[in-house]
Amino acid sequence: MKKSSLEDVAKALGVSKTLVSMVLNGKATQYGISKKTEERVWKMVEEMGFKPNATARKLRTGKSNVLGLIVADISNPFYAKIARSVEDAANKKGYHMLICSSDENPKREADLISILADQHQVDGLIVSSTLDDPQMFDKLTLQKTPFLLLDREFASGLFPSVTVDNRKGAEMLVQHLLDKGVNNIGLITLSPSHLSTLKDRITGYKDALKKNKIELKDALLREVSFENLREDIIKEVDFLLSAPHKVRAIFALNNLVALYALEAIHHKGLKIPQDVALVSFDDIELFRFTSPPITAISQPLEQLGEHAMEMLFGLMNNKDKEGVENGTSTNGHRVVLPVELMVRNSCG
Amino acid sequence: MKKSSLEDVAKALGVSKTLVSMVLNGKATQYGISKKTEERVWKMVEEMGFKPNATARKLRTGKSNVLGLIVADISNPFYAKIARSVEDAANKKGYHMLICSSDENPKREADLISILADQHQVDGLIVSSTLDDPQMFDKLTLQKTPFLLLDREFASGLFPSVTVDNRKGAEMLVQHLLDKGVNNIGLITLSPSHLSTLKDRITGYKDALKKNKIELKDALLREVSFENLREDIIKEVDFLLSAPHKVRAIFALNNLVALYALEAIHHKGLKIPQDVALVSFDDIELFRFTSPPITAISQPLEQLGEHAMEMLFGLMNNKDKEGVENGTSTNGHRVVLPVELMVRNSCG
DNA sequence: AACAAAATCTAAACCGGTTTTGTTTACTTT
DNA sequence: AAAGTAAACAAAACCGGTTTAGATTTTGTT
Repeated sequence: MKKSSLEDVAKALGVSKTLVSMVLNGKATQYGISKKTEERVWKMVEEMGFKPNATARKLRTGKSNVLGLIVADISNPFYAKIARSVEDAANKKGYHMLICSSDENPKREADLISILADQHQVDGLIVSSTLDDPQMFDKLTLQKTPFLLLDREFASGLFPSVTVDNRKGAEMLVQHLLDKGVNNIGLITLSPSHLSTLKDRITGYKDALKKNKIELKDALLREVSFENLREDIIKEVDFLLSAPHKVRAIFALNNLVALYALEAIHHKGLKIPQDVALVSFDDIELFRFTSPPITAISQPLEQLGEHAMEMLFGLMNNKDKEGVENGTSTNGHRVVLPVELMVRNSCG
Repeated sequence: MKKSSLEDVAKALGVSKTLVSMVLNGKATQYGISKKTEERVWKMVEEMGFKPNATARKLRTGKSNVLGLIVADISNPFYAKIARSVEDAANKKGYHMLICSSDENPKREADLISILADQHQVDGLIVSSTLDDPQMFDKLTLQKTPFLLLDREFASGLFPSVTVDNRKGAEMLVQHLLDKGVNNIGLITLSPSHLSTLKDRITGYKDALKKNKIELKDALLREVSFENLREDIIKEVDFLLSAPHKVRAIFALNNLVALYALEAIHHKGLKIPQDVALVSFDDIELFRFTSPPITAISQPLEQLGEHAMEMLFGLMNNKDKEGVENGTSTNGHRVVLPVELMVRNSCG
């Protein structure tokens, strides 16, 4: 049983495929097709179970109703949740998602962008980029591929983006620790260290210290590598908790770091928050269930998805009009969403 | 800056697009194209940054290098991990994934299957199905769309599938409880109750009781609805823990149920495992971090993905040969992977 | 130098839709 | 009754590749 084509339907009715196509696209009236014929078409389409071939349609019209999403790792609950919210928002408009994981590998991400944009030519692209160099996105801009940076952006601020207030969030977290009387705070970030999220969080950390007139000790800012997370974190937790630093709190810059830090602390037989406090940027469900539950910055993941889609559709629709309108580029559109401090019991 | 096409490249070189196409597909030698010409083509392709249009290619060849994956919810860590392992296996063969969430909604899933198979015509489809009726899959079989059931299968066993030994896993879990001296065990399953995974796990529960000559009390098998999980679970946990049943352990049939049950138990001010034991089918990272860590059945998620891809590729390759070969249908291929009991501290 | 064979490359059809342009037929209008 | 005008539909071009069926050039042979 082969699938039936437009032509099959047309032949079965003794009409042209033009006519069938017009009916299916709701242009029957516009092209003066009689009500009677239109009904015959619909009936036959139903009867033969005809479904238009999206590939053929895409080739002619340039529209596939497929969007690309590139994240570091779809199995990380943070991105999984984002993906879901993006998917839901996309579905509402009749779109589906090609989802890819870059594994924080710039080469891989560049390849994925090219595959999705140049080869598959998705209608739009959402990237939580691990790239250092914005040239891929300059290229997308030139090619007029509608795209959007999600969660992470570039320093230039030249591209459309939907992000979260990382700087403010980090400051809130550190301020919370200071309010609890903890002021010797180690920070664990991770490579690739050029990511805007990480840089902004570190800035937030410094902001808080400065506002409270606390001296910044560079030795307390530790960086672990994404490829060697677990071991590196064990090492750094050890470093921070031993003399001479004897830190009283650890600020994990994302949920993965927090998780491994938690393990490392437990493994050393230390108690949270008695021996050391632990806070995390990125709240994940897990943190409500750990012992103790971990204080973290919660990001509005559903809103990230919704805003991203809204903006991306804006870009997609403006694509044609661009240049015809005025000089106001659709670039430069940026949304920064507020975050929330979830106070739990990991800070005493 | 518009993307360049095959024809652009051909014109720039003063050759036919046939030739360029052949070179790009590695058929230069086969079609007797001179080494010199071939090199000129590669150079120009590189220079012009030509990337073949996957849509046009798909229309002619029928191959898109895109696979579909339908799961209940990509934000559920269980499916997120599966998606990732499937993605990795697919990538290795040059494929990418269209990922959709059905939300355990049969209508939605049927729509998604049709969109992916009939409209987008993905090269292959992997479904963790929430459907009760196998007719959609009969249709796919007739249409010769290569597909595979993942995690959940149908009673008939007629479709290719990669699953996990749910029955045995549940039995192991219950046996573990019995070994610990806990023998009044409540079970919480969820709707839709026709899912093979849930049914098999319930059978496993019964197997264990039977082997240990323990009377099965139907009242201890509780079902909560997917749409109303949290509240239903609070209610059922309450029911099981109160007179007259006063259950000593709760067997949560998946990770979501376990999570909410854990919350409900904590909320009642009860201690695990002193007051009640808790075990879960589906191990998720979170269970290592809860207090206490939860004993669970761990499923080999990476292997699920790998086996799924291997089988799907087998089906995709046999598609053409089918009928030419012999009567041995590729249907009926089924893989059942073993599970592992992760003993932690939630059973005393 | 003539002709077959081999080597190299091209024109055109095709995939299945959408869109542009063209053609019938019936109906007015004068 | 001839000309003009809608109304209703169809033919053909197009999207950008791949593939089939030729076409042309080069080489080899006598």
